[in-house]
Amino acid sequence: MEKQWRRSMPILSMNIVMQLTGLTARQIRYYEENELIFPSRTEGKQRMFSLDDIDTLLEIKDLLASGVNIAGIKQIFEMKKQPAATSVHKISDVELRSIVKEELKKSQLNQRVSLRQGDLSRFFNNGKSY
Amino acid sequence: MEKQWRRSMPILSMNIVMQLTGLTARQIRYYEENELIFPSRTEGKQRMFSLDDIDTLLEIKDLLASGVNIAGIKQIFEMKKQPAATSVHKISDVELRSIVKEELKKSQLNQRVSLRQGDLSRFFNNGKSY
DNA sequence: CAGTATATGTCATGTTAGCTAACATGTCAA
DNA sequence: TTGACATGTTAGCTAACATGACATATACTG
Repeated sequence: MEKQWRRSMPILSMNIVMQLTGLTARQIRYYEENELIFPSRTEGKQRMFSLDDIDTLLEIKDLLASGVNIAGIKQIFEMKKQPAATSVHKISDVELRSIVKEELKKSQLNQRVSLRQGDLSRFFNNGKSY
Repeated sequence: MEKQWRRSMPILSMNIVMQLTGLTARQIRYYEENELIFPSRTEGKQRMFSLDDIDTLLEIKDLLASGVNIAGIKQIFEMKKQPAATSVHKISDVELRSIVKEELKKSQLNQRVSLRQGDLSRFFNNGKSY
């Protein structure tokens, strides 16, 4: 695909980007400050944007309008790059079963019941046995 | 996989979930209110949580701690279900090229140049012709 | 060079998100 | 029935987010 270099090529000045996106310079700088976009610079430090930058800015605009904050947008962008990332430390079955069991024991000692007995017995005894 | 029904089974009371997640009841209710979790209810309207709910709650806790707000979390959760969603209205090459061309024309008329001439000529003329 | 556009930094601000506290009422297992 | 636990609701706090608004300095372009 020879279009790609075109889309990532820095050709647009601040002025045009503002018109194209409807964002203020302040906003655009703010997003760069927060590492959502990475425009390149001229030798005089002026920002030059690519078509990809425009897309990103429009996406940022959308997400902000729908209530997502900068931190959220950053997360979302990262998620798009590594769809398999975001490894959440899920409680393993084993781990949690022992916690629950422990809690159940305590509850019984304290004459309190915080767990639904019916569900619990099904939880522990139904299906395969361990 | 016969484990799945176990993970989605509502067996945990508010009390335990609070201890397991370190969240207050108020927080948990707040997240339900914002449709991040959907615990089932007893006949007496009391919430009963599943292991999946615990996972979700822990993920919410993580994301909130990292600065993502509720709206962002909701987006992220939706994104996990439909990884191909989030159709962003990208500016098409054609579309944008004409905008840029138009802008360039105006700029020249106004004796102003908002685009970098060198880059522009490369942008329009390099590579394949249209 | 003159004039406009941009950079950077700081101060200020409105809004609101996320939460706590507090209540009165209702639920639950023994 | 009892006493711990949950519930929905209301009211209010606080901190921070995203921008606006300036001021000053530097960069462009004709």
